[in-house]
Amino acid sequence: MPELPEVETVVREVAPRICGRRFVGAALLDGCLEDVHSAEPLKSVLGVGLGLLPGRLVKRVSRKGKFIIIHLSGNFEMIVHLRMTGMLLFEPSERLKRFIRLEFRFEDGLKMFFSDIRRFGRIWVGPREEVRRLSGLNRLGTDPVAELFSLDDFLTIMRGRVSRRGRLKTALLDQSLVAGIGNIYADEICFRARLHPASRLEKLRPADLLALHEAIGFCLREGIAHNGTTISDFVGTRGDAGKHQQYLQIYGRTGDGCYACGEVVLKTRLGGRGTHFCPSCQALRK
DNA sequence: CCGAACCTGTGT
DNA sequence: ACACAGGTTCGG
Repeated sequence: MPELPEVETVVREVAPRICGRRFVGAALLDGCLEDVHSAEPLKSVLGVGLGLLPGRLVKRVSRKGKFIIIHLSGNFEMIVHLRMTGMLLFEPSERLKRFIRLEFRFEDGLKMFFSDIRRFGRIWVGPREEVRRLSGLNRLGTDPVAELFSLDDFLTIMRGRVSRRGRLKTALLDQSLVAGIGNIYADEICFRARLHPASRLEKLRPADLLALHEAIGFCLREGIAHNGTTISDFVGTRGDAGKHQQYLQIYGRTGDGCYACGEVVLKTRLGGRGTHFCPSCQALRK
């Protein structure tokens, strides 16, 4: 599920339910996962510091890129990255109960569950600076929605990157440049900017960069406005699907007609990811 | 830079 | 049986 708009949707749903509440415990329900602060030598590492949670008050919930930040009392934080299939749920469906990996309990009896089919998700709990370093949160670039993101900022970021060359889509997916864009929105952004995702960065024109800056803001904000994109049966915290899949312009439209020109939408492989584009509308700068 | 790895489920 | 999936990290 989760790119920036989906994670933003989760934050907006989780925040009102847990802000002002105090954690009393966290239980690991999955024998394949390991809390590295515990002594058990298990299979995968979930993160650190679940034992530091009891007694902490939730002050605020925020987001940077695809990271969820739960701000706790005592300058602690719980950082959550959902990766591919992670979800924070309060009333898990029967189907998803099977994939609950963690249970969080609050002092008023409220329970929050971390469900994660593929077990790629990660959670860190601890002092703010430590968890930001361990999780990689402090290596993120600018969040194009949560922070001011002017055209000048974008040009500066891209100039720094252009010198290294590479493909446009690879740069859009680079979380240390602009944080939060994933595979779906990268394709949508390239289509809106009318640029081929395999374009060479160093060949982009000033007008291309302007179009990309506009497309990043537009595509991500539109995704947020529709409560994210739901493909297959992933759901938000409240258990309901996003609506943005109805508005996708290029992702998943392989073999169908381009909405702009009618040409057949193609799919290729770029940087290991499925990549959708219109060969007629999207200029390849090479 | 690409592929593999980390996992599990789904669809062909 | 095999390919593929919204992410990230690692090694060659």
